[in-house]
This record gives sequence, C-alpha cells and structure tokens, in this order.
Amino acid sequence: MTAPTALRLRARPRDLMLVDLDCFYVSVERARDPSLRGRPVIVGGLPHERGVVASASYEARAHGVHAGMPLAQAARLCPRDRTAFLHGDHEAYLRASHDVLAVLEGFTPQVEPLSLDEALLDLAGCERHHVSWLAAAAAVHAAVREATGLDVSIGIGGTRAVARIALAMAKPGGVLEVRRGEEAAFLADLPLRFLPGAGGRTRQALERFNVRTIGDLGAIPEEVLEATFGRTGITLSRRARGLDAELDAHTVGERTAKRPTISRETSLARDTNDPRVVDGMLSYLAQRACSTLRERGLRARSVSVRLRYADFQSTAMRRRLPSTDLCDEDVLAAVRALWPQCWQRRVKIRLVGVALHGLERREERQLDLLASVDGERHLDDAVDRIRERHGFGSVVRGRAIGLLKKVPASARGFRLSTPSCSR
DNA sequence: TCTGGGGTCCTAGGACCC
DNA sequence: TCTGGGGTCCTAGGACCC
Repeated sequence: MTAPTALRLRARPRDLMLVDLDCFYVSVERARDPSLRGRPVIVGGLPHERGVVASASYEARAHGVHAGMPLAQAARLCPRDRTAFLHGDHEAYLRASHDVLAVLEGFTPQVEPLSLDEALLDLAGCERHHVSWLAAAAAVHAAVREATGLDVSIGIGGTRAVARIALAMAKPGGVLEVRRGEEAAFLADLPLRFLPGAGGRTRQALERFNVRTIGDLGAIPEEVLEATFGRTGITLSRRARGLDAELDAHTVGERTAKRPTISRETSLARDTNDPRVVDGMLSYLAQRACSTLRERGLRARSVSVRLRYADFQSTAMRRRLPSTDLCDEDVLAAVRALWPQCWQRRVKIRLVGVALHGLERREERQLDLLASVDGERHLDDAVDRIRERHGFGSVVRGRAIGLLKKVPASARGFRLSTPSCSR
C-alpha cells in the first residue's frame, strides 16, 4: 500500500524559502549596543556560570566557539579583555522576531515560524512580483534589514529538507537556490550531517553500512531503511531523494504539533541532594508552566517531572491529572507526588523540570459549579494579572518562596514583592 | 571550571476493553 | 471457562532540532 501514500505526498511541487536570522541574539544585542560590533560576543551567560553558548558572533566563532559549547570552554578560547559575555534578553528577541515575521508576511500570507530566528515561506503566488526567486530573496533581505537592521540568510528549494540544506550552505548572509529537478545532483555528494534528522546516533549506525553521503543513503531501497530504522528510515530515505517526507508535507503555516507540551526546566546552580531544594524549584517551575498554560487558554491532561542526575543520566515520570479543569494546587500536588518516586538513585541532582502534556483548549464556560475550584481558579487568574504587571517572581506560592531572595512570608501562601525580585 | 532550555516525533510495553 | 486478537490509552525513554 505504498502507492497511495506516495501520491498523497506532494504530487505537486512547490517552492519554499527558508529565512534565517544570522547570529540572531548577538545581532539584536549589537543593534542596541553598537560597542559590541567588531569583537567577540557570546550570549548565554557569564564565563563562570553553568551553561552553554546560545549564540556566538563570527569573531567568537573564529576562535573555535560554537553554539552548545560550555561557557567556561568558550571563555578559555576567546581573548579575555575583548570578549563580551551576555545573559541575553528573551523579551527583546521575541519583539525582534515579531518584527521580522511582520515583514515576511508582507511577501506572502503563507509563513510558518519554525523558531525565533527561522521562518518558512511558500512562494506560490509570488511569481508575478519577482523576476526570479533570487530576486525575491534579495527583496526579503533588504526589507528585513530596512525594518529591523538584522541580516538574514536564505535557502530555496522544493522540499523543507532541501531548503534547509541550501540555507546551511548560504550562511552567513547569503542566498542559495536549488532548482526543481536538480535536487539529486545537489544532494549526491553532500556529507550525511547536512541531512535534517540524521543526528549523531543515526549517522553512526549508517556509517557502519558505509553510508557517508546523502546520495549513498538515497540509493538504498526505502524498505531496507524502514526495516532498520522504522518510520525514521522512511523519512530519511525520502528526504535524501529530494522528496517530501510525511512529516514535511503539510501546508506551510498549518503546522500543528500532534502532542504539544509546555515545559519549564532549570539546572541548579550546584548539584544537590537536599529534597527541599528540589521540591522548591519544582514548585516554582510548575507554577510557571501553569501560568503559561492559562496565558494560552489551554488545559493539560497530564504532568511529568524530569530529573537529571549529576552524572547526566536523566529520568522522568508522568501522571495523568484527575481532571483537566485544574488550578495550580492540583498540579503542584501531582508534582510533589511524582518527584520522590522519580528520584531513585543515590546521586545528586543537577537539573529539574516540569512538563504539561495533552494540551487542549480551555473553554470559558459557566459550568464552574464547584465553588472551591472556582475560587482557586479566580485566585490563579488574579495572580497572573499581577505577574503580567510586575514580573513572574512578584507572586509565588509558598514552597517556592525560599528560592527568591529576601522575600518575607505572607498569608495564603502567596507573596507580593518588589518587581526587582523577578529576575 | 564540562555539558541550557524549550520543543517534536517515534517506539515499546502494559493495562484495559471488546 | 479458557484463549486469543485488535484497538486505544498511558507511560518511559531515546533521538533530534533550534
């Protein structure tokens, strides 16, 4: 029964443009502070902190720094006196990202944001306005620069995977178009690491079969890859041949995750074996996750707790929530029941996290018959409004209070504090 | 001086129901 | 009473991406 699937998947070719903001965080910081130009800039944290590089300027990359590298290692590679280390400002990045999206939506209504610094455009209908896709790309580049001062790189191709690979080769600041019909020639000799979905583990497995290029992979019968890698094998096979995989075939802009989640997690400043620290931090994270949940008008069906041990082994446990009509207290109770079960090894903890699963729309109805539940929810909503004005840390439930500095105790498990405590 | 945070997708096994 | 199969939901964990 493979034929109907193949027919369903993109019988009609399309032209996709993948737009990516160069060194996004660093570029936003430089737009605000010109003194950061022309020298190594690293966003992610300070050199002595526990963390990794989120974004590095090209001057920093010239010293061997890359995203994902531990900050301490980056600090050793870059000249101490000239390098700027920054925590980053998520709100500012969010605003810049919105501004760029607004520009892109001026080109086509079919825009799909893939992350803060990436968006995919379906070019159907744009033909009349441009003599070629390269000309269209130049127009996008100029418009984004004009509106925001930021530079983009652009990849153009007939599938998401081809556009992504073209983009990788276009960086920094360039444009690369792979024309229809030329995909096979373009992909044939490229190393496997360019193929989206072929991460370290998969490449290791493939290299044992002497598969080194995307062309090598495309030459293997799909059934063979399916037998070895399951659905992932089919996805990789199709991408390697310049075809849309099932995952990639949906209309641009209409992506909906099958199993969306909201998660909040954090590494502790120091590994701990103190249950109070773990409980306090998880309470705090659960409240943040719940706050986001309400902000988006959603309800959750289950909650999970994740722990990472000092040796980097991690574990998670999940529990179905009694009702989806919940307030923070119900989620907190579930989290408190979960983490002691989850913490099985006698090893210190370095990271804790909370995630909400099975999200669905929360309809605003008149059916809140239970006064207690209703009251709790009104309380949650009131707390959210205060947080909107004064920052998340201005109101935190009892057990998380110990995590915030210099916050006195208050009635009802809540605390009002000055906004400066929020960060 | 090791190794962030927020996600998506897939698999596999067990429970439960018909 | 015993047995089996299929579907669906739930949970744990792995791989991958930006």
